Amino acid sequence: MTSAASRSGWPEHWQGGAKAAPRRQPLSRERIVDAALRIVDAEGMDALSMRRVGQELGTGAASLYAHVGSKEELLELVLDQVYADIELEPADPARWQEQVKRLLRTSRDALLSHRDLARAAVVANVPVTPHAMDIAEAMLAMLRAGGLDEQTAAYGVDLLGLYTTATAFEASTRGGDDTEAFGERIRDYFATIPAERYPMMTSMAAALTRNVGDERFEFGLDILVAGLARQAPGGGA
Amino acid sequence: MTSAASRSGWPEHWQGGAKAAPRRQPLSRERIVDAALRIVDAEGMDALSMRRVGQELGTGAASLYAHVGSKEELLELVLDQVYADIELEPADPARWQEQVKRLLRTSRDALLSHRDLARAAVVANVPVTPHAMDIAEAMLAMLRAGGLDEQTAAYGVDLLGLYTTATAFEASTRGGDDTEAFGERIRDYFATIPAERYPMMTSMAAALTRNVGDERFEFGLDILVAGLARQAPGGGA
DNA sequence: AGCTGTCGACGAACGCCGTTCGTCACAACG
DNA sequence: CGTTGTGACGAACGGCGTTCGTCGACAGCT
Repeated sequence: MTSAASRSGWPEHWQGGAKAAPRRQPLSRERIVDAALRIVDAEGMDALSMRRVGQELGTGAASLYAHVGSKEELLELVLDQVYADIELEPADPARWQEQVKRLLRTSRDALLSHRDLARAAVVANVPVTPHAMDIAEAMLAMLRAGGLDEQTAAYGVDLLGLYTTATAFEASTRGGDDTEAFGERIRDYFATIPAERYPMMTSMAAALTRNVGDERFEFGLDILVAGLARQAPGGGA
Repeated sequence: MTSAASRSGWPEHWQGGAKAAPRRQPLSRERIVDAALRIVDAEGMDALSMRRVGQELGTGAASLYAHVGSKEELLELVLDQVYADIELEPADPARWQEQVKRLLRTSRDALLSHRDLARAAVVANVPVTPHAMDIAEAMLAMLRAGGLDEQTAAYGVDLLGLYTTATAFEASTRGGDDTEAFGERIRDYFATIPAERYPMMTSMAAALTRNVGDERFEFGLDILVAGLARQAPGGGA
């Protein structure tokens, strides 16, 4: 009809050539994942919607569904790309504990370097994407190199991954805009709670609200790795 | 106009008297929280919306905002009510480790007895509601009774709470409809992944997918509590 | 008793969201 | 040159949390 005439009948070189399709670089999984990660970095997880990703690519939300299936799948892909940057080293029985700690620190840093992306990691708890499985595989190798039996290593990798993603999420919600303001708000709140009902919490307010760098994270890390090591033959010394 | 005429002009006894306001029991925070918890129990967190809560109470979503402020606040109230049922015992230095474990098991059970309510607990990580703070207070007392210094106890209560809510959430997503079908699906998936890239995971599939009751949870619990105990003077024996 | 002020209830609407559908331009292929 | 398949895309669907303005009922005062 009219539309057909005005569309195909129109001089195509008007929008053909090298001008009309300047940003018509074809969509792809990779471009979509990159755009999504860019949005998370710039505006946080709350701003990440299919419409927003489409807009970032100069198109609409519907176009994305030819490549990603669902938002959940997109989040998995974004997470996997972040995990892809984590470098893995082969397990060394002599220093497996430090290797494990290092790997978890790196994973945590990778998550925290993308705003509150850790929120997605908490929900998608079971690692099914390639690079997430690479990390689990490497960690399993380290735990086994440390002499842990199969079941302990299996539970251990689950426990360590849970701890890392959960603390990363916790840290990302805390330090949202500015960490110091959050700490102050918390301390103010502590000053208002009734001391007679919560004697412990009020008297320990300083210790409870302390948040110096990664001290909290390292504290749990030490306990977990040491606890796992003690399960190994000769590891309890 | 028409509506005014049909409302005030209409015989009020038609809907007045003792019949028209049969369910017009006035709204209240408590009734709203109860309704929300009922919905979570019956249909899960996905079904919990302000509109759905309103419907449960024979009204609309807008009416709720005179009592709860936001959905987030409602979730906090629901969580707090669940925490209210957890019974706390005074700290006993002689058996503090078992007390802590017991308290965490009870908390986990409380969360798991309400479908996937644990999802809300993961997001609202910092306990600010009264009963949540009661639990933290009790746990702090137990850790201090065990001889832990202030900072260790403070980090410890955070670590233990994080572990409990995170594992509860994990468990609630797994056993959504029926746990066995989930396990089978996982095992099927393991059979498809390439053994040459993931030799550890494929060879340890049985250990990784094992999920016998609370064995997983108890495994981490033992490590954490033992690890904390070792921080206390004389606890490392 | 009558008036008035206050407040809860509530329908409607706003601006989002994820996702689906039908259409349509266009490139590759016969 | 025709056919066919495929990705892009606008529009729409149903749902969400929340806000706004109105309205009715009741408390307290005169």
